[in-house]
Amino acid sequence: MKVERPHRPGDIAAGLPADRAAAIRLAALRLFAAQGYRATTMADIGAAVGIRGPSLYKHVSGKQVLLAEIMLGTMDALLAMHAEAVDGVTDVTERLRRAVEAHVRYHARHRLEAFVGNREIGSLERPGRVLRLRSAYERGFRELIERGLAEGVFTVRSARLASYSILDMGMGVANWFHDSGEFSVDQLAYQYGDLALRIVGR
Amino acid sequence: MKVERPHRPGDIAAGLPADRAAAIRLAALRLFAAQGYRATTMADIGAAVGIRGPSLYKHVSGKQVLLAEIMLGTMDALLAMHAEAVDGVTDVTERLRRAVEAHVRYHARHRLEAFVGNREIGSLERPGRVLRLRSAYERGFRELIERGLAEGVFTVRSARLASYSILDMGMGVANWFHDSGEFSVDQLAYQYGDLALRIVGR
DNA sequence: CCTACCGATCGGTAGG
DNA sequence: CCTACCGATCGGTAGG
Repeated sequence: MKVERPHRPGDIAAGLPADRAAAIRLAALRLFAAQGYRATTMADIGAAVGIRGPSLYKHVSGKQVLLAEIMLGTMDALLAMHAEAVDGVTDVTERLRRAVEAHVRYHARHRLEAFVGNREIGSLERPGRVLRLRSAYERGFRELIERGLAEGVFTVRSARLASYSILDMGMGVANWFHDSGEFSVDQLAYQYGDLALRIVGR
Repeated sequence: MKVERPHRPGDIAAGLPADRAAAIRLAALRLFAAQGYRATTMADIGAAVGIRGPSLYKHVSGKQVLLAEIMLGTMDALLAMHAEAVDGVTDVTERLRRAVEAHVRYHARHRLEAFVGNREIGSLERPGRVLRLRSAYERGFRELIERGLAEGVFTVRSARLASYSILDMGMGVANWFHDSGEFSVDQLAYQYGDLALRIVGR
């Protein structure tokens, strides 16, 4: 006689997972964000998709790989959004505005990814690649600000301080944004664009 | 016959600890910052002050209490610095400048405390008190900005967004500041004060 | 996809 | 301030 085990299709459907592996990655993301990487067990992740911990290894290769995939995927998405946002835009002020808007949009729409990405770098066994992508991302903003300084349209003492400030205030959005809050993602992106332009003196 | 165990006075003297308990708290702070709360063992903390893990319990009451003390001490210090910075200053622009300078100074001078305080809130068993202190601290900045708006000297769409931006960019300093870097703490505080005033439209 | 289990780790206590 | 140790936890493997 077959014993029915509840497979909770609701848990899986909630995040629109393409397949089992995607559902597992989504559950891991949520749990890493809520409890931290180290406090999350493979049994926790399994339970979130309706299976036991050891069964996860039929779909993913381990806990550390789940974290690495999340963090690399986050940086890839951020760099792609940045490139698309400034593509074809020549005016340096407009380029900065669009880059900041993309930055803020990502941190509002992908709060959990940004949150885990910023908190769990120390949990990565080989953080090198993620750190290089982060440096490249920051460099994009700094060079944009340096160009504005060279053209004489921005006025700021240090391009590095300005780029850090703008990136940090945008990252902070991931800490408090909620869809049901005072501002929509678009409104937020626009207002942060304004604040960033003020920082560089426009 | 007595076996000499190296007691490593250098490890203790390095951080100028007033007593054994203070040395333990400093070692815990450094290890929590470098490895994370959960990844740090009582044996690690003991080794940093030259004793075994179980011996720590003669001086401190446990790992969780060490974390709680660090985080409460951080918020107390931040609130005290803020109060002192704005004390007796009536002009709202000058009040904001001084508050931002104090904020940045703390995050540059107490990088580890700020780092642990921002990353390990989820590791606190009873985070209520720390969260209340954080809210009060943010509220101080928001009310300052609201006052500037009411007086007509600041121009910003949302006092909340402006306060989050200013606080987040100051907190970011803890992630990259080094004493041997391009700017001194004072230079950094002054420049961030400028950026904050630009954000509010001064 | 499961149960059983290995090997290792850890916070804290006992008792000197 | 130490060693010995308890009780609990956990990532991953074996073998079905």
